[in-house]
Amino acid sequence: MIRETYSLIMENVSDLDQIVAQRVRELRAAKGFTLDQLASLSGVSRAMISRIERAEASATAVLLVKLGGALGVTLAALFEQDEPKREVVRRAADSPVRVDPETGYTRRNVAPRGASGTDVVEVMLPPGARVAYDNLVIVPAEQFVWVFEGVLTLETDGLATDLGPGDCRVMRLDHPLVFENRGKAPARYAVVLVPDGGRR
DNA sequence: CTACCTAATCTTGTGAAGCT
DNA sequence: AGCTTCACAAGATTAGGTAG
Repeated sequence: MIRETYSLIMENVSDLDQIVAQRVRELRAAKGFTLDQLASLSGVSRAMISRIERAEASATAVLLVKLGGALGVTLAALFEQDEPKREVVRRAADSPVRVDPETGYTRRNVAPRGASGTDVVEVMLPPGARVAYDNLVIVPAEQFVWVFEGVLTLETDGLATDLGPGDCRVMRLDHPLVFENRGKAPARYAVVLVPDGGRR
């Protein structure tokens, strides 16, 4: 299962950079933001945004969350091409998958996004990996984290919680949040993100 | 084998110049 | 005005060498 997932990932990584580049450019244009405006809103330098939009840089997840927050979308939405089609079934081979260059963690957009704007993402966090979302402009949403394999440590408001296989935690996305795998095996889990007020 | 140091490399950032 | 490209800097990471 894990091996199959990773083989799919490596085929999609370069395409994902292209998709992210296109999505950031489209969303920025839709908002009418200049590079300078988006840079000041997101805290990411305009040169870096320009590189991401031209797919010259493979941005880290933290960087993309900052951009997504400033653009009013979730991280998963940056991996989706154009407006979501009304898919009923999404095959694993068709799922956008991205490897974070900083931590090596992978995320796969499992489900086609529904009318509510809900995102369903499968994440593989390598042993020792840590992803911190601090001081970000977060999209108002409720997030469910459901662990399948390994042990995931979730830290918010200075409180760390270990989640094992089958455990699920719900939280608001309006506080700094840390995902960490302190174990020796990869942690695989699902994130279901439900934005406030339905579709954005 | 482990710890430490150093150099090289990579990522991200800023500022400036030039192009459209 | 807005964007791209370049030079350069700072910080983090990685690789290689050395000593205990």
